[in-house]
Amino acid sequence: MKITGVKGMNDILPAAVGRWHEMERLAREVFHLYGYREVRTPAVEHAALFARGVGEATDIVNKEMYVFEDKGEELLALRPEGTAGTVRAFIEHGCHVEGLQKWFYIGPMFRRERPQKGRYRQFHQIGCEAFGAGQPAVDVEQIALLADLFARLGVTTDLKLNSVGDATCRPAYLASLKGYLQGHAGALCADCRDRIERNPLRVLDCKVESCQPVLQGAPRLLDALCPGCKDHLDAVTSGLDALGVTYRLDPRLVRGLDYYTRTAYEFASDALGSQSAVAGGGRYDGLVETLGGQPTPGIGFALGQERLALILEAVGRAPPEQGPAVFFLSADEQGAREALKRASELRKLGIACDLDPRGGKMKTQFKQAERVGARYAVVLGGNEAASGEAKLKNLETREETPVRLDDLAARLRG
RNA sequence: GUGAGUAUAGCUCAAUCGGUAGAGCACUGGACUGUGGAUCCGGGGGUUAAGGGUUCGAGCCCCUUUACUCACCCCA
Repeated sequence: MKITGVKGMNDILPAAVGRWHEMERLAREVFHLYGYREVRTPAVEHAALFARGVGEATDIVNKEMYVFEDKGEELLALRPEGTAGTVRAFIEHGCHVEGLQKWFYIGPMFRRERPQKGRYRQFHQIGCEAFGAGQPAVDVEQIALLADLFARLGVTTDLKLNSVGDATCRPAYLASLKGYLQGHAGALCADCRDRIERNPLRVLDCKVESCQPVLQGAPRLLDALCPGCKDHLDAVTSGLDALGVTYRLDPRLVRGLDYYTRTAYEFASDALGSQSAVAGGGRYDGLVETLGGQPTPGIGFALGQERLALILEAVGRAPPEQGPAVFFLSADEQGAREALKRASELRKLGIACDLDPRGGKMKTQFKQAERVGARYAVVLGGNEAASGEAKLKNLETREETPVRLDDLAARLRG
């Protein structure tokens, strides 16, 4: 039986890893510009954390989470998302006493779903959380941060924005929505009839043609917002306007996790196929308290790295791999020894170089030099070892110029 | 979990009516004894996803299984 990779868990080979470095480098840079600091938390948490934080009834927890018993002692889970663990760490280390905390993380998440384009069982997210400020200015700053990151990546996205209300207005709205949907259940598709009880907000997002007339007449959450939520939303939109961030208010935008309150947003790209969301986020003012911490407002987003990689691929953004400055070719035994010695010297000086330990034909060695992306090549043999003189060949222009081996470092730096 | 599609060399794909499995790329050897990308000649590579059936004969037809892909549900 051949051993293969696990379904939905992918290898990222060296040829593709440049894109990942690029997005992570830019993300760290942008987070730094906006005052976010990196946090690293484990990929494994107690299963109960997600049940309580994300929501027992959500698909993510009740059908997609990898749960296992650790030697019969406790129930653990591979994290299906990043917020719950980050909040757990925030509470556990008493970070609420330190005022506003802006954190970001980069790492793998796990959900046991059927894989498809842009959806995998191990996937990677770049996410952030801002704890301790309920002001709409935080929402604005965070959305602008994401827009900034996409701009730097050269990626165009559509931003959808909505408010999902809070504890004062959402329950009443949900009740009236449920009532309305139950009254029109006969005109809805089978999926929607199921969703009425389980996840009524999702019904609003149904794409089935026959459901549309009912949805047109449904009560709108935006109309049912309490004054606090309404003011918050107005402040967010005017803040985005002031910063020149373009968005579209989408009353049908729903977030799948239970903990969201007020602001919900999503960045989508048409380069992605069916799973078009590349990043999604929102406010969760009750979550810290739900997980046992002091009441602390929070807001965060998660960005799917695989999805971003797909977009970068589609728009043809592939940063070139950084090859070594010089590649040593050996013409004979003496040259091979000289190559090893010179490479060692350059590496100690911080200059990347490489050589072909297999020796052999010039043609093969030149191909290897080309393959690793070296900028220059130097052929070494007995003559060069003895005289200390060689030719420095520019692999792009194929021009050769004489060089003293002792001057190599200076030449490559210049 | 549901539905559809696909499965032939490392990669991308051919193979007529069912008649002994081929090309390009890649790798590798040579033409070229110390200078690559062009050209030419050669070489290695395959249980045609697996198992069963029909047939004189199956890559091709039928059945089962598996894997992958896309979509639904849901989400990054």
